[in-house]
Amino acid sequence: MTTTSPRGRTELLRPDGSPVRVLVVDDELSITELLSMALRYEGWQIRSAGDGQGAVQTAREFRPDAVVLDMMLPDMDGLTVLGRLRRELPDVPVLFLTAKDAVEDRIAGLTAGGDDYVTKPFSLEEVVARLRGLIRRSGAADRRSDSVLVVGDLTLDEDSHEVARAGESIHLTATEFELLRFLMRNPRRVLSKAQILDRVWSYDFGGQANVVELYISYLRRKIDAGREPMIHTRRGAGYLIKPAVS
Amino acid sequence: MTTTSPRGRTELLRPDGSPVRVLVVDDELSITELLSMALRYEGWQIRSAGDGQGAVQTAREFRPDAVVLDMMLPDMDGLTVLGRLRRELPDVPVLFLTAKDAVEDRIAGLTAGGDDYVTKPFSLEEVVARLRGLIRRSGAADRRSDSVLVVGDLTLDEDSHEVARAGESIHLTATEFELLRFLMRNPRRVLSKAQILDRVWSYDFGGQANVVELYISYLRRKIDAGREPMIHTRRGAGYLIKPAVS
DNA sequence: CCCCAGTCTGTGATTTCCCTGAGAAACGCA
DNA sequence: TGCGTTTCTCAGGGAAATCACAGACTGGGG
Repeated sequence: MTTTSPRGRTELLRPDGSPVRVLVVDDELSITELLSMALRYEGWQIRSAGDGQGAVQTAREFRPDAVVLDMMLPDMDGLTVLGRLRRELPDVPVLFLTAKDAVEDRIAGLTAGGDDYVTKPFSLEEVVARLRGLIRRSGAADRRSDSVLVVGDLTLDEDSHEVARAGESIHLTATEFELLRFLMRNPRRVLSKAQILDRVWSYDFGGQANVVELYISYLRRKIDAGREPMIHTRRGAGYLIKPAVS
Repeated sequence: MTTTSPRGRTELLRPDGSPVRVLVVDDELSITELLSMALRYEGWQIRSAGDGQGAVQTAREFRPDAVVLDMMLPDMDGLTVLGRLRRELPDVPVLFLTAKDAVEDRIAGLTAGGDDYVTKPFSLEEVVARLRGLIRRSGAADRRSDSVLVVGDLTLDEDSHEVARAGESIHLTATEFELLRFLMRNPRRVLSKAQILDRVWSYDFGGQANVVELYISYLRRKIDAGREPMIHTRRGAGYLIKPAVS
């Protein structure tokens, strides 16, 4: 089931109408804090654990609809934690967090069962999007919630990563895609450059704030080129997207 | 829930009808005093603290609905304070105060959890507006309170920053927008130039008082142009806004 | 009716913010 | 390893916003 929150955003709910539950497992406090804050903002109920032991325990009584699991925990090997979690919750989807240079093929084997993974450092948009996908496909939330965002004649498919304006397909790079997704998930709302940086760029990004301007400029060339513009600047405030006719 | 106060203003209330509670944390006494006065004027209940230690203690027993937190405190790093506050009050929204040039070396995720920030020197209208937004979205206040101000056929949306008169969209600059918001939040009431300067311009503004006249003039061109005027001068007293027909 | 404090607004200087081209560095894939 | 793609920095140009200044205007008291 989907419903419209007070923020005007569409959020996932379980079939019985209660909020989705997510368990976050990471040994770095800053990561669990960051993820908890962001996922709570999605309207979900969050618990966190700092090691494998705690993860299994919390999973038993919290019974989450999804788990975010760092593969590098101090007390147990990631695979062991996964096994014990599966004993408690056989069907729960898991989003793995792994270091960039970690053994990719080991993870690839794990995700065959419908799970997914993101590499550190990640962007919050990426984590949220993948979690939404996992929860949607697991059936914990209503399936009618679909994966296509629509603003005016612009469409973005979160599953296939296809973007089109007025039926015409548009190729975007990964960063452009995430930026556009964030804009389209908040239509008609002014988003500041700080908000965009916090959601779309990875949490350790230390660069110039004008990357946002740069990528807005790239998006305009591809989305608005020669058409009625949909991406608007609010000088001193930020950017927003809205249907061209309005 | 919203209700109409004796002053004729619409104010936020908690679902049980009690006033919203806000904790203000800053080590400069002049700032906490300034903010406390302005926020009390909104009908909110205010406590203040001068360091991280005091902030955590006060939060524990006061249980505020929102926190205004200076990132530069004498005894603790801003993030440490935040962490301890979160342990006491996991879902409380935080409005960060930061120096203008400190935004560059910002901490990732400041706004990602739905929190927000303003840079010093700020204007009181800006702080109040952002706090209202945070409280509204956090669900601490009744959800029916929405983000659109209406006076006659003039509307102002605080989320999308859109202004329209008689359905016709009007573009305003940031300062014009804040001035109009202040007027519209106090309809039919005379506001002196001093009051306007104190609320809409930042607290360290040292310029000529006639900027107010100038910006009233800008607003009239955009809002009243060729229409029945809504912005009126009370010679020797100040300005007020009211519906055109009356 | 005149005067003057108070108000309005045109002009332009300054500052701030935004856009975008060019190129360097990192990445990913064959 | 090599090549095309993507990401990002840097810097210049330009547009918009802000504000000071000064002269024009106005309304109300004398």
